[in-house]
Amino acid sequence: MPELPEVETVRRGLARFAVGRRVTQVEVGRLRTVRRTSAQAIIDGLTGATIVAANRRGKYLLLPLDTGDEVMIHLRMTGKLLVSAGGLPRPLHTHVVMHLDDGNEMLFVDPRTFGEVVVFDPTNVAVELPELARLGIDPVADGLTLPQLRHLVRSRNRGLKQLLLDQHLIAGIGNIYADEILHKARLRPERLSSSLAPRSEAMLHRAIHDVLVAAIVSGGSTLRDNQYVDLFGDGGSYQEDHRVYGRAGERCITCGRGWVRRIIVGQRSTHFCPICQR
DNA sequence: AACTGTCCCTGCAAGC
DNA sequence: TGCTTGCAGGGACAGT
Repeated sequence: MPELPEVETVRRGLARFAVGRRVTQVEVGRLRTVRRTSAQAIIDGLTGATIVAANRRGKYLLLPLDTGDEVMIHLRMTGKLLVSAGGLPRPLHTHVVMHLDDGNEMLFVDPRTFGEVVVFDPTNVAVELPELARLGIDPVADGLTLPQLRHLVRSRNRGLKQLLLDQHLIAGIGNIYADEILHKARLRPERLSSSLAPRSEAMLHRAIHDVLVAAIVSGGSTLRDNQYVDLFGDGGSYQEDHRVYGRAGERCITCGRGWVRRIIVGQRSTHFCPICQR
């Protein structure tokens, strides 16, 4: 499940292997992947354009072009970007292919087709990609300060997990990292944000930063379903450091006393240790 | 502001 | 063995 650390890992790969490349040809397979605009808009917007940077905001990959337009790629659940030599057989569910001027191909592969590819005009982002315009603070790209977090937490009265997952507030945290962050901060997922002592706010702030940075260093999390891989098809290793996610029923590694529980919060599976998280 | 429910889609696993 | 059902989940959106 690509969240901030996985998307950041892909971004770093793109910075090395896509930036500076000109797109010589574009193929669009499934129209659902380009549903926001059209196949023709993707082909016209990309063909002949050079990728000049690789950016990220939350879970959105943003590739500015020398034409002034920008490519937005969202992997959602099962989207992958892969770079490989041209002319090779393509994986099942390859929906968009960008031929690059170095002979490589960049493939957008996505079995569940929740992901999307858009070419948009960044000066008109509020109209063309309203969700992107409304995105909250990215803890890694923008930096989330303790006073900013304090304000977010104190000005709402929601469960902490819901707050962490709200992309309009903090951008990039998904289900896995929300659980890992709250475990590290020793706070329960359903705990109301406005109820935190200053010390807990500081722990949450630190945990957001530490968990995301550690996960980026490990190249993200690749679960058993192997859904997330980097540009070259390699998985990350942060799943080995998960303390609660996917460990329901196991003894808590942190305290050695509690048993990790799995509950449903806001329709999402949620994992925590009832002994160390309060 | 905040809650709930719904939808989108496929692959895999569990249950019969 | 072969079917059906349920689940996974990011995020927009509608309704309350």
